[in-house]
Amino acid sequence: MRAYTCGLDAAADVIGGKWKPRILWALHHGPMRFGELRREITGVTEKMLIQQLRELESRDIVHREVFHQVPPKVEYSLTALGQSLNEALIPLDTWGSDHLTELEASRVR
Amino acid sequence: MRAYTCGLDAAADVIGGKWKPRILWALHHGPMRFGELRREITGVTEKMLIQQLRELESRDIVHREVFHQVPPKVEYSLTALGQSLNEALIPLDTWGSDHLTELEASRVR
DNA sequence: GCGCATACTTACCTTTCCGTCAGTACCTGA
DNA sequence: TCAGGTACTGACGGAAAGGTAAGTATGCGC
Repeated sequence: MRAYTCGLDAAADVIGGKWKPRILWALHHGPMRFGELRREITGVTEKMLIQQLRELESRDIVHREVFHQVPPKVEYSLTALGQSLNEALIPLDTWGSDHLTELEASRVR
Repeated sequence: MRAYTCGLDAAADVIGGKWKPRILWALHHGPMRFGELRREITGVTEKMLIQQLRELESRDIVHREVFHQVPPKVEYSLTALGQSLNEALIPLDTWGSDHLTELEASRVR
């Protein structure tokens, strides 16, 4: 296994995954419950959402807090590392928004 | 086909691909020939490099210029859009560099 | 005329990713 | 007692992404 060749490479590895950008974006406004995330991120299945959340958790990007209640309650939030990542993503989001039309146009599939 | 849900989503779609971040990074310093890129981006195969370059070209991120010589010469460079993308990627690269150790540690596979 | 360098192209195969769907466990209220 | 809400878990399969290896065209120098 090679080491990352640059910071961008490492960052891309962390946010790589179909739903990760949207998860990060959703958590920007504060902690959210699992069900809230599922409703917010339209199109995602429970399995995928959990899988991506677990990956982000193992990278110390999101924090998972279980409240032992009935019905169960689990909250997901950004860690300090996750927040710093989100800040670094702002310019990228801005870029995407600025060029949304062209990007939609050159899209494939 | 759904539209992008946010700018970040669109941007992730553009830079998504195993070698795209490294291509973008390599081109930051100016135009490069195909062979130069292949040597710079260690581990990439010719097929993958071409494929990813074509995708970036179709998105108007890189420009491809053919010099009709023998042996053939083809130069790849960033378009204006590509340069603005690269600027937006700088904070992300910085973030990755800043946390390289932790990211390497939590890496899988 | 032979090897070399350039920049590809193609067929084929493996691996990884993602989606569908069914099932688990717990307590609540009707 | 039975559906409903919560947060998961796991088997299975198809699609997409990526890798391997071989082949193409061109002209140069020897």
